[in-house]
Amino acid sequence: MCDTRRVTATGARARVRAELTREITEVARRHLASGGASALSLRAVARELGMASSALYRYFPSRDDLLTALIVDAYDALGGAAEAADARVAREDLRGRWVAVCRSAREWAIAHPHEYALVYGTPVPGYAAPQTTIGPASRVGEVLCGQIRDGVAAGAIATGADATGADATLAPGIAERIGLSAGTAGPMSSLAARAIFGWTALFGMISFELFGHMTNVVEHREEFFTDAANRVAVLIGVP
Amino acid sequence: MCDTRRVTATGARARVRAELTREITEVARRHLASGGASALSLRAVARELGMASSALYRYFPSRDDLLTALIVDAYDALGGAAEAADARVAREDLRGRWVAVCRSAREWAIAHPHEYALVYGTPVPGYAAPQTTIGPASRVGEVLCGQIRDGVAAGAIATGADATGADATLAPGIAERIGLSAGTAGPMSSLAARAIFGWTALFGMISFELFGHMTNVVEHREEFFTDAANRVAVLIGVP
DNA sequence: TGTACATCAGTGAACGCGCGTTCACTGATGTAC
DNA sequence: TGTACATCAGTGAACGCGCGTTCACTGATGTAC
Repeated sequence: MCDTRRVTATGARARVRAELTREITEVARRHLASGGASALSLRAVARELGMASSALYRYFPSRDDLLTALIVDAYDALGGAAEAADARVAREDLRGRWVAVCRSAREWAIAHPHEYALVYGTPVPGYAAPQTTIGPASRVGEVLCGQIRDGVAAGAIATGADATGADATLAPGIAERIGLSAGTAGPMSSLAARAIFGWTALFGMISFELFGHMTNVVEHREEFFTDAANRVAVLIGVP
Repeated sequence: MCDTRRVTATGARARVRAELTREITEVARRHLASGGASALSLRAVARELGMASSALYRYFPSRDDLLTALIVDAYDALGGAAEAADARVAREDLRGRWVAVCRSAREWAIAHPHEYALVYGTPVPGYAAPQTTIGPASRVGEVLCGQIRDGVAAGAIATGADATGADATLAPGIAERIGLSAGTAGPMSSLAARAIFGWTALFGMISFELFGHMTNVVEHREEFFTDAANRVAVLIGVP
């Protein structure tokens, strides 16, 4: 069939193209690891690949688009690691799942410090992340929220009363959006506030460690972090 | 007297020198605010000051030294703000002091986002902070530890038992160094671990907010942060 | 107080480098009849 | 199956830019007798 021929033909070209695109981002990722985002240079990447720098423009319309690809990849890799860590623990072991996901985020960050910095560090000056990054960016949060939802559904996590007025600080609808209010405005969003607090605190610790602020302060960082993840779990109410 | 003449004379030159040094760092600070650390350029600073770029080398032996000056200034400004906030609250109001210092750190960060990023954001690639920065860097931590020390001295903060084994995660001697073990190894260092956890969690939240990760998640960030500071205080045991 | 000398601030040209992006082009690969 | 044509990947030169740092230099300011 004509259609078959056309498909395999364009498919072949597309496959080569996809492969080279992958190679470019891979080299770019490696360059990121030595000099940071602002030192990432199209010319240097092209040089390493043995092509003219102008050839890269067939694959990425500009440097910023290459950066976007790296950001999306980083969010996806981190999100995938978190999802895998969650899946490895028995569903009913809520605390185990929580700590496992927290630890997997830290481990991924330590294994890929520059990619982590790209998404959770200082924003790249002059770069504005496009909408494409929003989905991948929320994967880890999704996993943690899913755990809390499971806990609430099983009756293991109390929704709690909002004694501190934290409800009102959240963005409108965010509790519903992350599934932590079961569709009703009410005390459950207090749980949402606690969850968001826990999430920021944990990523804050990862950043602190990665950016060198634990030097001479915390020695056994993995244990310290695991301990902190447990403290945060207690605070949120994960049993 | 000869000595008097000499002193005023060199004093005059020194004063002019100090003034220009101040002006250079001030312009550099402003440039930092539009493009980040890696976009900070000696030539651009010199241009704005109306001098030859080579003239800056009379004041800073290299770009890195200018960066170091900015880092030290940032730590000092943040530390000064924290100390002032602490001093404004009655000594015995421990919770008030704690929250005031946390809030002052956040406020300073929001008022000086690029200086904050310079010290708490992604490390500048290729730049290694010299020893000079260590002292200024620990001023905020000093203030918070001082509060906890006051609370322990007044019997208001329990040193607590080390149920989680967090002691062992800290750097050797750190509890003594920050004054939270009263010179004896023991359960008090559990308090040190909690304090360090609180400290990293709070700065983590500031970074999260500043680096844009609270967009569409938290709406009233000041209230959210204040709430979080209180939660952390509870966790540490500040009454 | 006046003069010879030393110190210091600031200049401007130059070195050598790298960057993102554009553009007209050459071949190779795939498409349609 | 074979041929004319269109699409696409990749080239290499060029544009225009900015950077950190060095160096020999000119004046001005301060110092010592």
